[in-house]
Amino acid sequence: MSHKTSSAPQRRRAYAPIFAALADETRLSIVAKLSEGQHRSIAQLTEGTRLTRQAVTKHLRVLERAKIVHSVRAGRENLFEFDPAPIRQVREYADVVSEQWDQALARLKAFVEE
Amino acid sequence: MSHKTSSAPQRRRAYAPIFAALADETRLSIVAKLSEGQHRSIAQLTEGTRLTRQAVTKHLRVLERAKIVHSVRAGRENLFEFDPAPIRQVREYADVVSEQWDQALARLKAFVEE
DNA sequence: TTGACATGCAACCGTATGGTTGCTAGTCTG
DNA sequence: CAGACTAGCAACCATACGGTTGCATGTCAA
Repeated sequence: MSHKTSSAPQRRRAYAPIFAALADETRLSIVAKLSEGQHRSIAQLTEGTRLTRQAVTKHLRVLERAKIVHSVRAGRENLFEFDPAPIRQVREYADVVSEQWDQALARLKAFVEE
Repeated sequence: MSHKTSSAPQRRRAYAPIFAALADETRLSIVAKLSEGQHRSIAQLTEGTRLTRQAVTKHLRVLERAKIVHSVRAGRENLFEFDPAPIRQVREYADVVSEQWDQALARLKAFVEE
């Protein structure tokens, strides 16, 4: 994930869809479940929710498009598994922005104290 | 930021709006600009964009609601400043999920090798 | 005081999003 | 095989979102 080979706007274009996929409580709870390690079927992910299976399916498609999750067909059921890469990218984004901010503060402090 | 005082669903409810605020390229570029340290007016943030000032204003309101940014009135202009806390929360979220996933993998590995 | 400048407010528009219902099709299992 | 279970597809609906335009308001400076 080298920063040298892509411009800042390109990286932004990559981050926005990931954030969009995480911008929903239902999807966050799905991510929480799946990041526990076990793969789960759509029916399993639906139970405990107040939503329809169709709604959950749609949420899973969104997560799938963002590559936060992928599915494997197993007989009559479709098992979904967590995929850690995008979440790591999120962490990386937060790191970069935080660091930029911290450095800005440091420069300001140095300037004031001079 | 203690995890002991809030349930997992409550924390999710807190994260989703932050992710939603970051789920847009324009807003990500605003965050990038403001995290450089200087405060900027709406007009300043609009120039260089292909958007209307009104559009940028709306984006700023979204970021403001998520507390990623706050504004200070200065005469006839409204200066916006970066606020680092929500981005740190994003980092924390990514950390928690990643760690949960890593531990799940470790348990699986231990089970297989036993 | 009178422009010019920086914003705010409101209405409007097209499209995306989150959700539902109804129906169809594959897959186990007794 | 028949019934139960898991899932996919399509249509539909309300609302949110990103964006624009038009107009009103406050503020600075010559």
